[in-house]
Amino acid sequence: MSEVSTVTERWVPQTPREEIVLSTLTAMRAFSDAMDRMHTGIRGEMEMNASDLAALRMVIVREQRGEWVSPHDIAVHLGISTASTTKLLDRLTESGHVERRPHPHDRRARIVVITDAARAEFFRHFAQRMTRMRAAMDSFSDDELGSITRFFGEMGLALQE
Amino acid sequence: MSEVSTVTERWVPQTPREEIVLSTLTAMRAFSDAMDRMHTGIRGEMEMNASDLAALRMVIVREQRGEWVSPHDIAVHLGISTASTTKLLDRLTESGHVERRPHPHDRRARIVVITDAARAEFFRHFAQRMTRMRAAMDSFSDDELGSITRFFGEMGLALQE
DNA sequence: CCTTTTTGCTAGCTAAACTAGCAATGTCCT
DNA sequence: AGGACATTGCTAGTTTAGCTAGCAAAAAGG
Repeated sequence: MSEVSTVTERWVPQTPREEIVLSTLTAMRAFSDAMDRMHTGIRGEMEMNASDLAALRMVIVREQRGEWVSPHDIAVHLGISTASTTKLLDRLTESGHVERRPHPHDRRARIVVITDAARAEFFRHFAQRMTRMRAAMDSFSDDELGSITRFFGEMGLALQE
Repeated sequence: MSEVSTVTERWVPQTPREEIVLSTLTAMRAFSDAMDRMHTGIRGEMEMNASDLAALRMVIVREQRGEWVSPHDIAVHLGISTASTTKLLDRLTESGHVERRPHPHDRRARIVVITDAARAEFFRHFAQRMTRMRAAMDSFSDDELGSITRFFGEMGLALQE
């Protein structure tokens, strides 16, 4: 793999396998682009700014994993300062989307909890897209969906350092 | 499927198939979360703000599809006004990441073209993550990657209304 | 041909980011 | 245990990047 090809990803695949891998990577970026557009749509519908919604989505994902989220975690995830995060949480608290709770073991820290109303609102806006996605999944076998789920997991691991 | 379950996605799947579909949807959100974090990382490394980088990524994806991108397209994709987009393009032009070219058939319009330097810079920062992702793909067969590529395509279609 | 729509821009205003610095708490080291 | 150092989340004040309003030029449509 030459320097140029690594940098620009503009080479002609040399083997069938390379071609397949490249197709997958390209499709992944296109999918990511589509997800961005979806998030833009939901953010318009929910009348929220981009980072407030991104924070909300992050809290939902972490909650599903049974993890706690601190203001610091949000700052790192979004790449903004803790000061900006304080204001972000002020907005989300004011609007009733999240609550700040004391951290059970660290009296400096807080944990951020999404309210039931906010979770319901998010999934309500997500619902119509999710319905179409579920429909699209009908054309995939159980085994295929299994591979796809595993793929998402592996990519997630590959991306966390 | 009850009202509540649709809204909050907090039901216990009734069939094995439902369970598989739900796992895939959950994995997809987690993956999207990981991608967000990756974009945050790249944006830190490239010292760009979130929307400028999002615009750059969008232009790269569209370019790969052989599509032209107008300032208006960027505004719609990011959910910002055309006025903000003008300033965004001023920044990206100033920093040498994009160029505004005249639209060949519409003398009001512009097309936004990414510079070779910017593309190379983006893929340079993307490269290390991509290497890990490529490595993770080794554990998937050609058929699996084929299904995954098709899945990304189908989800993309499902999301564009 | 004349009206309406679209495109991208400028100007001026508002919202949301930043840096700096702080008090409270936790962690580490000897 | 005690002191130095790190971490957490906050306030205050500044800068950046978003918004609305409105415009000229070009395209589209009657």
